[in-house]
Amino acid sequence: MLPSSTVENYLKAIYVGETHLTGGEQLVPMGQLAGALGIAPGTATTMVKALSESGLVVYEPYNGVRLTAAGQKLAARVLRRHRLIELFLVQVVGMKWDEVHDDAEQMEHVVSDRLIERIDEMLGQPEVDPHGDPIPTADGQLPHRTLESLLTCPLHTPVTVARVTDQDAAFLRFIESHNLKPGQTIEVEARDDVSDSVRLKGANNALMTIGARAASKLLVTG
Amino acid sequence: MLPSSTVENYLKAIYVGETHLTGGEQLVPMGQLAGALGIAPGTATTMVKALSESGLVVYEPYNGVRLTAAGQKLAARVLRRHRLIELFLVQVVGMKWDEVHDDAEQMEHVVSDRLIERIDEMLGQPEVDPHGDPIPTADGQLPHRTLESLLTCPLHTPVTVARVTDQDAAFLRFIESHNLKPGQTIEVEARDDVSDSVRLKGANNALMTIGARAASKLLVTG
DNA sequence: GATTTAATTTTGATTACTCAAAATTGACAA
DNA sequence: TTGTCAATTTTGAGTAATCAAAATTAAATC
Repeated sequence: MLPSSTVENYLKAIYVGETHLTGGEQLVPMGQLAGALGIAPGTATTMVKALSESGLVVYEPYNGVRLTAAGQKLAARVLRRHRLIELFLVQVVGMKWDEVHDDAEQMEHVVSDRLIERIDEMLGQPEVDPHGDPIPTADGQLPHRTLESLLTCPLHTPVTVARVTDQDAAFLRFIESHNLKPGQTIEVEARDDVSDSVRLKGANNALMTIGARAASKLLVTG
Repeated sequence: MLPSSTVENYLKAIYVGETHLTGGEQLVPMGQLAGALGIAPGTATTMVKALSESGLVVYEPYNGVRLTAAGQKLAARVLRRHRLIELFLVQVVGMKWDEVHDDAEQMEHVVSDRLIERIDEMLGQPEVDPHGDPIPTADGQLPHRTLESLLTCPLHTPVTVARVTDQDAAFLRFIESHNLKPGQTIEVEARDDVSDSVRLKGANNALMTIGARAASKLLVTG
């Protein structure tokens, strides 16, 4: 049986949740999953038990959930579709990068494999989407780059923005208007723990100060 | 409340059904509706009663159903989306005309107004889709051309294919392989009621014979 | 007018997904 | 060890959409 949009969304959320696990953690907590999907905790429990029955996840009561190989394959497929569609909407259709998330969120569940392959071909088998998020390969591998955030990269050294890990439209518009999109070169001038902020020099030598929370969402390469 | 995909499909089927009504008929019979949607007759009855409650249709028990102004507006919107998406997938994405129906069927319910407008713009406010089916305008008007079919057009007279009223992929491939797509010029050589067939001369003077049922699906202009 | 038939409606049930609120569990602190 | 608390699970209920099969209706035939 092919998975419903709902099931695909659960798997995707668990998949993304797993990549955010820190340290020795193995399982995505139910609360986090429910939060990510915007549903009541009890609903998540019920659904995850069903997914477990289908062999898509391993569920440990009170501890959390993780994907099986089968679940991971499906999740990677959905994420691949999402990111290819986002890039397509920006590159081919000419939409803005802060406009494409919701359309991709819907289209990822319904378009044919043929259309996805055609998009992949048109875009030349791209590796990242407009936000710099890596696109899983057709066989379900998620390429991993080790990137530093603006909170950890070296000071007074030119770095290139590689990834923006927040889909919020207002945030993306802020990034764009301040010339901080992936590909642009910037430099961290100073960090201040007390004021919880980071001071940057932008592409055009423009100086700006952003909060630490925002800075943590900007990933760069040396 | 925004209509579900299911509701949109019911409205679209009723809308299309209305355009097929012959003579003094006003209402789409429930059986025809259920058939078009591939659902059990009882399901159609239940759903249509609910649509009637919402003011989207007028339902006359045992007689059938028709759209209200509100229902018509929604239906035209869905049909517009469907046909714009089909044309987009052919013209921009480079899919074949026999491949796009299913994707359009799904996408019509989920893509944003912004994306549809962008598509409309990219295509230059087109009037017909790849099959020659008219695209409803943004304000819900369905342009109507009076076309003759190959069963009724004059003999031995060059005519241009304007519309193919069948979405079946095999049929569309047949049409394409015989150079009978919209825009191509052909001529009806003869009709034979006994053998239930029509004899044509194609673009390259190729002669062919097709059945009356197929011929009725090819609409032409003089 | 009575009867048959085909279309339609009604009935009863099922599946997938959801929530609110009550009950439970496990971990940590006292 | 016991109590507290937050996270989680369970319970009971609701919505939307569907089907199969029984009941009904309208129309057509006799």
